Amino acid sequence: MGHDENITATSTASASSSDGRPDDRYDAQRIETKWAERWQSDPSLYAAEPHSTKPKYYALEMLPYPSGVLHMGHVRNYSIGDALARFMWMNGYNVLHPMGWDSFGLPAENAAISANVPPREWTLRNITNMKRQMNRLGFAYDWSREVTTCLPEYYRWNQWFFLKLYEKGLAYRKQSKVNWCPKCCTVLANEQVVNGRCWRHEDTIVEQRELEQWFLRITDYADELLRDLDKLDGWPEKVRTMQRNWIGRSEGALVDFKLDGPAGPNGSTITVFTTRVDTIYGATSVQLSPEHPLVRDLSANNAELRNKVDLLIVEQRKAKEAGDLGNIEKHGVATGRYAINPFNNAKLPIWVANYILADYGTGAIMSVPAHDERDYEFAKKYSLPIKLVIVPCPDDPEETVIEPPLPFTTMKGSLVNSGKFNGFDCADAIPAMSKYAEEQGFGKAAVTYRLKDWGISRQRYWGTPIPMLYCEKDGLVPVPEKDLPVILPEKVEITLTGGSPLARVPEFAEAICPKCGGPARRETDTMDTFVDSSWYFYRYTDAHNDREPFSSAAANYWFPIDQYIGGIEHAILHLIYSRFWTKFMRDMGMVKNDEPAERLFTQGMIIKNGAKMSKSLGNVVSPDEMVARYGADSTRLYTLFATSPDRELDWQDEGVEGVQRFLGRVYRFAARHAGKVSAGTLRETAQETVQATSLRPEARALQRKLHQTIKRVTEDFEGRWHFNTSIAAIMELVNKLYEQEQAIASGAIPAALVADVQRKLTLLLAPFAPYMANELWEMRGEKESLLRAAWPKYDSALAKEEEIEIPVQINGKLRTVVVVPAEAGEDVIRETALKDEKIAAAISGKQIVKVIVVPKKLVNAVVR
RNA sequence: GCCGGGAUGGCGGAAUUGGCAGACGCGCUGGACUUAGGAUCCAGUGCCGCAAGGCGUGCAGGUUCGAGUCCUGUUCCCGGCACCA
Repeated sequence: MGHDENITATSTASASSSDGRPDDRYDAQRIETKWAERWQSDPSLYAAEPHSTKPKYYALEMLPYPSGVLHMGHVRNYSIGDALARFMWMNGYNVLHPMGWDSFGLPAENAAISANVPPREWTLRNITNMKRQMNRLGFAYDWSREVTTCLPEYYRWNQWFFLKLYEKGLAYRKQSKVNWCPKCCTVLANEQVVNGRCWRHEDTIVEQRELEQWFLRITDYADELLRDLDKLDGWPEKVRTMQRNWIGRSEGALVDFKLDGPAGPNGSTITVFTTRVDTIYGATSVQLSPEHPLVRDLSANNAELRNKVDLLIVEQRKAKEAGDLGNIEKHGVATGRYAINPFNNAKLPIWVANYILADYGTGAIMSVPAHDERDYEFAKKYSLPIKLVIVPCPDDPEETVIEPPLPFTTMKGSLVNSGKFNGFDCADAIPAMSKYAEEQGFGKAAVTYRLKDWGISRQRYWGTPIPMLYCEKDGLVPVPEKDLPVILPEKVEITLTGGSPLARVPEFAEAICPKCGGPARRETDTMDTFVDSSWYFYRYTDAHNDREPFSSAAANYWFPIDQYIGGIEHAILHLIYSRFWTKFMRDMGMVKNDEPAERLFTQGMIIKNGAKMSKSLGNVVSPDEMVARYGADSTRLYTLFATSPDRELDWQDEGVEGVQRFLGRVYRFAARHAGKVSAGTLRETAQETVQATSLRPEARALQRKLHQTIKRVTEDFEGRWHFNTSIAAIMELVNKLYEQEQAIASGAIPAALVADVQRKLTLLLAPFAPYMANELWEMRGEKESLLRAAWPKYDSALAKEEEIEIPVQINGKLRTVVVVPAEAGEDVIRETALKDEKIAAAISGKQIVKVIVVPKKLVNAVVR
C-alpha cells in the first residue's frame, strides 16, 4: 500500500527488440521462466498459516500417481483447483493448498522389470519430473507439506492404522475366494474389478482364487456410509448415486427352510434371503447357487448330480469372468431333495441353478414364479407350479383375472392363498411376516449389502508391508508399535511370476516373535495402495509429525476439506474407502468430522478426435509441449475456457492459440498503457469515477463493462464454476478496451479510469493466468503480493445499464428493437414500442388483441 | 433392463428465473499495415433469399402472448450399475 511514486512505462516492459520495433510482443517463455524462478525461491509464498485470524479454506485436488509425466487431465484438474485457491487467497482466506504423490503401485514394479530400475528410484525420479512440470505450470502449492506415500515416514502410519484396525477387530484374516489378476499377479478388491476384468488391464479376465487374505471390515460402516450420503449435498448427485448402488443396501428377511431327509456336514437348514417375504406362500421351489456349501452334501452320493453341478459352476464362473452373467440362459438341475417352507409346511423341491449368485444374500432363494420374472422363466422351462398369492384388487373380480408373472417390484395388492395372512396388503405383510418368522424362530427381518469387506492384501512388492508376524508358537502376532515402521527392503528381485516378492527375501521374511522370542515369519503381502490415499489429506495438515499420523488439533482446524476436486473415476474406490477411514478415525477420537470433504467436484474427461486421450490412439497432448509452444498461462487458460469444468473437454490446439492471442492482446494493451497514472492519483480518481456523473458516454460504457465483468467473474466463482464464461467475460472487457483505444488516446476516457480498469483486469486474471497477472502487476508498479491483493468488488450501481434495448414482437415474432431508459415503466415501454415506425406500420389496420409488456425484457403485441 | 448426463452454426461452446437463440473463442471471407506475414489491427460471418422476408436448438406432439428452457411421447450418443432374489 501507500506508494505514490510515479510509475514509468520503461521500467520493465519496453525494451527494444533486435529489429528495432518496440518490444510489446507477448513472450510467454520469458515472463513465465522469470516468475517460476522467483516463486520457487520463495517457499513461504503459498504456505498455509497453522493458526490465523482469517477464516480457513482447504482446497484440495486429488494427488497423482507419479507415472512419469503429467497428462492433460491433471492439468485440467489442477488448473481448476489452483484458480479456486488463488481466488480464496484474494478473498482473505487462510488457504491450505497442498500436493503429494500416491506413489506405491504396480507400474513401478513393471518399470523395474522392463527397464531394470529399482522401483524407488524410478518413482522418485518421476516425482522430480512431475514436480518440475507443476512448478512450470505455476500451481500454487504449499510444498512444505508435500506427502510422498512410498516413504517410510508416511507408510509407517499405514502400518500404525492397520494395528489399530486389528486391535478393534476391523482388520481380520480369512480364507476366501478372491479376484486374481494374472497380469498383475495379485489379488484385486471387488472395486478394482470392472466387468470381470482388471481395472488396470482391460483385456485381462480376472480369475477366482482361494487365498488367505487380510480384510478391513468396511461393512461395519455400510449403513452409515449410505446414510451420510444424504448429508453430502455438496457432492455431485451422480457420485452419491454410484455409491448408493455400490453399497447396495437391501431390506428383506432371512427365512430358514428345513431340509427334508438326512442332513450332511453342512447342516440341515437352507437360509434364504428375500426382499419379498410377503410372497412366501407362492414359493414353489428352493434354488441354490452351485457353489452353495449344502450342494456338496446333497450331491455327495450322487456322481451324476455332482457332475452336473460342476458344469454349472464352470459355466457361472466363465460367464462372470466374461462379464455377461446377466445374459446367460437360466437353467438348473433338480437335486431330488426337498425343503420345508416353514410358513405352510409345503414340501418344495431343491434345485441348483446357474443364475443364483453365491456371494449375494445367502446364496439361496425361494422361487416364486408368479411374482418374479426370473423365477417365472425358470418355472416355465421346468414346468414347476406357479402359485398366485397377490391380487391387485380383491374386491374387483374382473381385475383379479391376471396373467403371471405380476411384476415383482409392484407393492400394490393384497395377499391370497397365504393362510393367516390373507387379505394383508403387501406392504403391511412384509413386517408382519418377518415378525411372525422371528417369533416362531425360523427367520427374521434382515438387511444385506452388496458392499463386501475390503480385501487389502496384495502379493506385490511396491507397497506398505503389513505389520504382522506368524509365530509357530503364538500364531498371529502384530508387530509392536515401537518396532514400526516395518521397512520395505530394497534390492528385491521382482518378477511377475506370482506370489509375493518379499517372501523370497529371507532377511525380511524371517523375523523374531516379539512374544516368545522364537522364530516367526513375517507377512510378506503388502497393502492395497488405496490404503495410502484413504487418509493422505489429513497428513497435509501436519506433514512432519513423527509421533503420530497427524495431530488432532491440526486436522480439526483444517477439516473438513472445503472443496475436493478430482476425476469421476474415483467416485467409488477412493471416495468410499476414504469416507470409511474418516469414520474409523472419528470413532478412535482422532478427528471430529464425519466426512472428509464438504464439497466434491468431479471434472470432465479430456477427449481429442472423439476419443479419450490414450497412447494407443496416438491422440495424447503433452503438457510439456503445450507449455513450450504456448506457455503455461495459455495451456491452463485453455483448459478452463474450452468448456465448463464439469463437462467433457474436446481438445483443439487451435483453441490454445486463441487464448494465447487473447493474452497477447492483454499484454500489448498493458505495455502500451502502463504507467500513465500514478497509483496515488488512481486511488483518488477512483473515488471520483464512482460518482460517474461527469463521465462521457464512452467512458461510462467502459466503466460499466468493468463492473459487469467483475460481477460475472465473481458470481461464477461463487456459483456454477463456469469459468469458460468468466474468461469470456474478461475477453469482452479487453475487446472493449481495444474498441475504445481512440477515445482513450484522445482523453475522452480519462487515463485514471483506464488505469483502474487495467488494475482490476489484472486482479480478475490472477486466478486463471497467474504469470500474466503477476507480470502486469509488476509492470504497474504494484508492490503488494498479487496473491494477497484484495479481489475487486463490483458496484451494482455502476454495473447497471442506463438505457436498455427492448425487443418488440408482433405475435411472438421479433420485429424490431427499441431503446428505453433502464428504469422505464410499463407505460413508457408500451408507448415507445407502439410508436416505433416499423411496429406502427405492421399493426396499422389490424386489431390489437393485447399487448404484453415485460419491463426490462420485451414487448409482444398480439394482433389479428 | 435400471439409474445418471447429453444432443444448439463449419467446429468448441453461450443463453443464471419461460422473454432478442448463437455470448466468447476457433475457422472462414474481405480490408489495413508491411520488403514480407502463419504477426498485428479493422470489418463481416446460423441457413435460404438480390431484397422484403422466411426457416432454424435430435424427432413428433402439447401448454403459453411467447419454449433451447416446462409437459407427454420418441430416437440416438456418453457414463455407471446389472440374473442383487
